[in-house]
Amino acid sequence: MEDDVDRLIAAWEHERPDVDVSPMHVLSRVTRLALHLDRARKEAFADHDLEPSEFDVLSALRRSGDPYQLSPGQLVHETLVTSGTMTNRVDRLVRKGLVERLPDPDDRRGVQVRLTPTGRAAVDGALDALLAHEKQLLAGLGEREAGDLAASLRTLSRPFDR
Amino acid sequence: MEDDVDRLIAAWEHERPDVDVSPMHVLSRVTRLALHLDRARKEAFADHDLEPSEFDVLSALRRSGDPYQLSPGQLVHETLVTSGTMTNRVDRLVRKGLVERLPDPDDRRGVQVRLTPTGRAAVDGALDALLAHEKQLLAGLGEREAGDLAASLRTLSRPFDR
DNA sequence: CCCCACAATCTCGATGTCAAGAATCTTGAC
DNA sequence: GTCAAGATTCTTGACATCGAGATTGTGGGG
Repeated sequence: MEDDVDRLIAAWEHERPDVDVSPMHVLSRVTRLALHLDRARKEAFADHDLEPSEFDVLSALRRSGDPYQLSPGQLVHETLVTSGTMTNRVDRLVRKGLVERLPDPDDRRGVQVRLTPTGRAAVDGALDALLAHEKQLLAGLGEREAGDLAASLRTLSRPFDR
Repeated sequence: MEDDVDRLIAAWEHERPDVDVSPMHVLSRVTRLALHLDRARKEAFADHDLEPSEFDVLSALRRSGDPYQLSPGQLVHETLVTSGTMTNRVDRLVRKGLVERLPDPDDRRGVQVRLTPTGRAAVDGALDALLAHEKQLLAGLGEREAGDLAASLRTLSRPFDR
């Protein structure tokens, strides 16, 4: 039942017996798992011609509800990237015809990014594929265990939520 | 006790009541937490003039034990990046004087990357700073809860560990 | 009414990563 | 021995991201 992180920690304990590396049991696993999850998402989206980073933008628009439009600033806040990155992502999605840029009627500095019908179909399809895959990954955990896991992760995330 | 992910999920349930988005309770939190952790690591390393990606390489060498040297291929395997990325990282660390490239005596194609004394001091100092910071983050969790969390994460990671 | 601090978005340059392929060397089958 | 197949490392080109600053517009105090 030993995994890569257990080996990594054992090596540290041998080389640096003076420090307590036990936080790695949790935090190293979070980091490594996230890396693997991102790659898995990439595969799950491949059939839909979407990158995970593109899905992040589309999904923020989709779950905001009708009329499926947000400002670039709101998208930046939702997706945890910088404004320069968001400009680039929106450009790409516009080229693909999945979103469109509209002038903000109330603020001439502003812009609204809106999901096109094609974009909405893409994100809905990709979501189904993603969840099907994620359900597989979680199959090894009982309902109780998954709930406890989520609760602990929420506790850990709290210092970062704003 | 509601967090960003709870809001995100509630929005999905409103917009896509036909699908079960509960896997996000776990997996979205893992992804978002990893993002925050990477930024926190960046801050923790700033005093030591190291990027998280550089620390990853140095720490792999450090915990491999005396004589603190590995081949680029072994480093690729340890750090979950591609060979092109590793060439680039090693170049940077050589420029900083933290590692050196030596010819492999047994295989003339091969190279060994070895930690310099400066590099060893850097990685040891950075590790102390990192663990001090990580300990803070985990302070909100009891010992029991942290153990359960690590165990669940290990279960989730299993499909990816080769 | 004007001005200035602030806000929203985009531009630009630097950098890190990946993917694919080139260059070099090793190994085992014959 | 020789050669083909594989292993190892590096190179190259494309691209996404970040961070800082430029651009344009807003809104309240004098």
